[in-house]
This record gives sequence, C-alpha cells and structure tokens, in this order.
Amino acid sequence: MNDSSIIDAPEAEEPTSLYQRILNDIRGQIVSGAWPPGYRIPFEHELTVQYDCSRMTVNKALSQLANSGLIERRRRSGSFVRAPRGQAAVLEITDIRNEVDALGLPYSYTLSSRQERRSRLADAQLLGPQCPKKLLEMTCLHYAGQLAFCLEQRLISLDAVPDAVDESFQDLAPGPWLIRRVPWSTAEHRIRSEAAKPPVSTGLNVADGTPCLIVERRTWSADEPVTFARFNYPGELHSLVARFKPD
Amino acid sequence: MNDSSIIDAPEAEEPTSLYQRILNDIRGQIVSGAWPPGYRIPFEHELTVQYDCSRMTVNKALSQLANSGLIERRRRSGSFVRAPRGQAAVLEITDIRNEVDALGLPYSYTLSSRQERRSRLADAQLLGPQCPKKLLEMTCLHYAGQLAFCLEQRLISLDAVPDAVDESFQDLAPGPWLIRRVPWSTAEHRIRSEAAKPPVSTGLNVADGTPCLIVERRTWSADEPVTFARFNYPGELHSLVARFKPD
DNA sequence: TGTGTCAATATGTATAGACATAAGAGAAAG
DNA sequence: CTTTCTCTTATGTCTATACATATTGACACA
Repeated sequence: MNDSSIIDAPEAEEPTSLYQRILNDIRGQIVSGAWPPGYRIPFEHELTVQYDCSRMTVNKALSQLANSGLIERRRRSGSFVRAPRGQAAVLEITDIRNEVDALGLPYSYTLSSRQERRSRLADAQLLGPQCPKKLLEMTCLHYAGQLAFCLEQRLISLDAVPDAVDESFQDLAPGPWLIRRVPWSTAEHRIRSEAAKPPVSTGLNVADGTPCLIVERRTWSADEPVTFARFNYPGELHSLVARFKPD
Repeated sequence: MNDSSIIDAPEAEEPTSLYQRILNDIRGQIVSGAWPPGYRIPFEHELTVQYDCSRMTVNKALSQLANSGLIERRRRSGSFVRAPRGQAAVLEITDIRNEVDALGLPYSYTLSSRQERRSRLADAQLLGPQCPKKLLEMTCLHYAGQLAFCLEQRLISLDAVPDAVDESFQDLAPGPWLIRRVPWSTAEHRIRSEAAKPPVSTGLNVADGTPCLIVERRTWSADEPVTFARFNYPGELHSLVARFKPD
C-alpha cells in the first residue's frame, strides 16, 4: 500500500517571452529566498529600464504574480513579497473509474439503494441552509476487480436536478452522470478518517472499526445546492495526492 | 464531531473593471452550461465590437481564462471551452498551531525524540531518489488542551538545511521553523487513513487500531529534497477542507 | 491524386501614450 | 499640535498600433 516510489522532484522550464522571463526571474528571487517576505520589488519603472521594455510588459508579469498571491501591490508604495503564504496545494479530483483504472484493475459499479423522498432536518446539516425540498438518496458501490473499492452515499437535489428522477443509475454512477449534465460553480471537500460502522462496514464487507478515508463533497451551482456525496474508502489502499504548484 | 454547521454557499462579487466584467461574463456562460465544452467563444474581434473596447482589453480577459484552464486558445481557429476539467480543489495547509487555535483550544508542543544520523535505504523511499546523506529525525507532539492532537514524524535534510543541527526544537516545532528559514518551491501531500500502531498509538495515547488521518508532506527547494513530514491525526476530530475556486 | 506554396486569419506579444485612483509626504490652516 | 489640503508618485486600466507566429484553406503544379 505504501507505494511511495512515485516521488520525483519537479523541473523548471525555459521562458519563451519577455514577460514570462521577467515573471520567472522575480519568482525565482522569491522562492529562492533572496527576496524575503516584505521585500520591496523594484518599481515597474526600474524594471522597464532593467529589461529595456515598456511598462505594460512589466505590468503583465507583476499582475500575474499579484493575483497568484506571491506578491502584494500597493499604490504609491510599490510591490512587496507576501508573507509566507498559507501553503496551498491543489487536489485533483477525478472520477472513481479513473482511480481504479490507474491501479490497473477492472472497474465495476453497482447501485445498492435508491430512494426519492422529501428532505429531512438531517439533510440540511449536509446540504446547507438552502436545503432543497425533494431529494434523491442513493448508495453505490465501486469495485476494483473483486475488491470493494469505495462506498458512495449520495444525495441529489431534485429541485436543482429534476431530470434525475428519470435516471435509474443502475449502470452509470451519479458522479459522471451529474458532471456532464449539471454545471457546477463551487465545490467543497472535507476529508477525514473514520472507523467503519454499519451500514458502511457491511456494504464494503470489512470488519467494524476498519479505518476508512472519508471524502465528503458538496457542490453548488449558482448558490443553489446540487449534490452531496460521501465516499468511503476502506483500509489503506487509497490515498489522495495534492501538489503545490506555484502560479 | 460532525460539525457540519459551517456550510455556506459562496457569493458572487461585482466586477470593477471592463476586462474583469468580460472575464466574469464569459466564465458565467461556461459554468452555467450555456457554453458547453467545445463551444467556440466569440473571436477577440467580435468581443471588441460587443464591449466597444480595444483588443488588448479582451485579450487580457481571455488570457486569464486560458491560463486558468477554463478555455483553450488555438491560433487561427479561435478560443474554445475546455472539456469538463478534472475538478481541482485547493487545499489550504496551515500550521498546526493555527488549526488548534481555530478550535478555540490552547496549543502546546513537545519534542519527543531528536536524532541526527546518516540516511538509510528506507529514507530514500520517503525523500526520493536524490536522498541526502545526513538527516535529522524527530518525533513531536502537538496538543490541543490536554488532548494529543497530532503526532508529527519529521525528517529534515541536513544537506539542504545544515543550520538545523544548531536548533533544539524543544520549544519551536519544525514546521514553523522551516517555513521562515527555508524557501520552498514545491510540496506534495499524500492523504490517507490508517489504523494506529505503536509507536504512533502509544505516542498519541490511543488504542491500537484507532483510525488516523495521515498527511504526508514532501518539500523540495530547487529540486533538492528539504523535508518529509508525516502528521498523524487520531480519531475523527480533525478534517481537512478543500475548496474549489474558479480561477 | 497527392503535394507544395501562398495568402488569409486569429492569436501572442510588445509599444508608447493616456487618464484614473490610492496613498503617502509635506505644506497650510485651524 | 492636529486637521486639512495639495502635490507627487506608483499602480490600475485602457487604447491604437505593430509585428510575429501558427494554422487553415485554396490554388497551382507535378
């Protein structure tokens, strides 16, 4: 399970245009520590002299650095290296089918339960204050070969996605169905570890108390809740990877 | 533990400049689904007419959309809405002290063990192929009140950070020490769930088999491995949050 | 039919200039 | 000494223009 052999340091690439060269140069000064947090970056005017270019070119580079959060720009004062930023990592969320494929195992999917119902108080806990009136609740199992890879507990707002009542979800998982049907504007993920209890433990066919990686995803489209999904990955066979990428 | 009351849908904000208005308009068309993947966005020239502005203004908006991955630009052909992107979420990695503070509990820290040594084969598994020769290995405990909140297992490359030998780490955790001393260019996080075993279970004072959330972080500076950290969060009291943010 | 050439076109990058805006510094007024 | 005003300055945005570059379609040629 501890397949840590896929570790590789990243590589730099050559800049192609002037503004990218300026951008790389400055970012280099920052990430190398030569320009510590609080350091005042040369004024745009000074950089135009240094690189012998127009202010717009310098501005393009500095603007990108600014809205990627590496520097802060203050009128009249100049541009400054930002405090060591709360390190942000990008978590790439893929379809479960892709995860299984990546393991080289055959993927299969079954629907365990499906129920249309009115929403209850407990649902508002999961979907937020603007909880829809009607819901579709499902439990699904994703297999990697013979192995139960993930148990999915899913709520779909029938207010936001009325078409879902016409879909059986017998052969197609709700995730890929939704992603091609409903545009989404925001998603939030909560990740934690939990001991498996029924019905999760029975569904996954693991002993009670088996540690599970839980990923809960809430999705909104234009401020309206669309869906809630809880993915239960049993044991230690699954790990999420998040990479920091400057810019 | 399931403190799900901190759920709120996001809000839109008003554009301040023309290019931001263009950017928001187009992004709106895309995330609302009105312009599906593959749709050809109006040419820059058409947009300059529509918004009555110069091409540079349109270009600034489209460029940002392009390098945030929402659209793809092809010379001579135009700009196209990209395929439903691999959903990416941003994981905000904070100092453990901040996490404890956020819970409203008093933070304290102790160093359990500290050892300078030559690197072994097993270390290359963790730090990658360019494993350093000399290492500093530590085990630390982070408390939230009386509760063991997190057990940290830490390796620091003494090749990359020779200064670390002079630091006792008795009162300051390696994380904040490193972050203000060593600039880093890349970080990778692996997140999984695991049953606690000795020495982790004994260090955290929890029963063997207690599910733990494991966050492993590898950090490089200029392609050289700097540090490896494994954070063991026992039980279900901790959860990571990752938010999708368009742009 | 296949291929090479060429012009048309949309984007990529850069320029010089313009005005707006905010924020700091210093002067003037209370 | 404090408040208020003006002036200066660096950034924020926008324009009109220019040339480079990649790609496509059309046309001519073997």
